[in-house]
Amino acid sequence: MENSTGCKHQSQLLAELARTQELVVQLEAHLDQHSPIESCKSLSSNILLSIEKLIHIAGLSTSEAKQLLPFPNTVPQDPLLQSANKNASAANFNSVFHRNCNYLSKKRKTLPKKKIQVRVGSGGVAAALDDGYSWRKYGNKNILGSKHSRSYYRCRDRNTKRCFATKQVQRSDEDPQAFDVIYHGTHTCRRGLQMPTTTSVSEQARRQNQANRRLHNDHPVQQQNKDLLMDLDAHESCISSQLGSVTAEAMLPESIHGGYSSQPSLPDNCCCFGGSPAISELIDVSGSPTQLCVSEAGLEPLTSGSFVSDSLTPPNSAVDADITLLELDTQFGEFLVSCSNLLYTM
DNA sequence: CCGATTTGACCGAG
DNA sequence: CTCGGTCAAATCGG
Repeated sequence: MENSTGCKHQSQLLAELARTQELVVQLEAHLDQHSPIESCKSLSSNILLSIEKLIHIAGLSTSEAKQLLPFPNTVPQDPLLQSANKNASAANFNSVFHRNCNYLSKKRKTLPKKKIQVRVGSGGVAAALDDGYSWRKYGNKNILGSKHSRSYYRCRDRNTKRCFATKQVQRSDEDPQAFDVIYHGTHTCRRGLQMPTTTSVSEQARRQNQANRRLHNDHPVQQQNKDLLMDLDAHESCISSQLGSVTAEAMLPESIHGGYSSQPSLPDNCCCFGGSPAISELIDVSGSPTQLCVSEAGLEPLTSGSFVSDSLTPPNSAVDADITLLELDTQFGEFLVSCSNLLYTM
């Protein structure tokens, strides 16, 4: 890449990143002060615009990096990757690239991975595990020393959109009600963020409740001879939008309030809303855990160590606003750190 | 018939 | 050699 062009793009990226960071700081301040939701929405819109700009700028400057990619058409949408691609020498880039998306390796032991533990609530495993993304199971393996087999999933858009995100789901040995979910890579597709265009959130919740009733009453277990995980396919926790390296899509408001998936293979109840509370522990394998509650309101940060029982009543409307603010606070707190990291990296 | 899942074989890092 | 991860043919089910 021509140096002058590269410098220009880099300075543009830096400026836009700084602007995004500033917006996030402002949003955090609003959240701290419990400002009106309209203010937060306005700020989040500006943040989204900045992110789109970042992606665009980064996209302009990745021609060199693209040549290094194993798949020429695979342009990671992750701005972290794109900015890294632009600046890195071939050697550095390889390091960064393999750290972020080790597409080719069959062995993924050294991949950065995010592990969460999802506990089954009264809404069933489906509600607890739904992350809005669409997964396809490609393998199942008995793991030495584990009571339960591990299931391997990959994004359904692997071929169509070159999305190489994968995950592993395994029932916990200690707690049969808990599932360990390990995510590898980040989604370059945007499937999981497809939102209903004409259906309101409340309508979605109503439909899910209906679907849940159908599932539990009208159509009692039809696949008893199948492993439970089979039923879980494509019903992941909406938490996954928080996982992996921070991407623009992970910051979209949709993902904050829970992913929504409209793929035809999923039943109506695959949306996060309306599911009964379940508890998840979000663990960055290389970092400290964040505890989250998957509730009707989406993700609710919790204090360490407290699991909510199945009998917990869903949050009422009076506390929904606070929960939403907490979600935003958590999300953008992480985003802020990522912005700082990006600036530092550059 | 077609798409999704199952499952045994294969690959490769440790 | 072991075992986790992936592939792909066989099978299932709508």
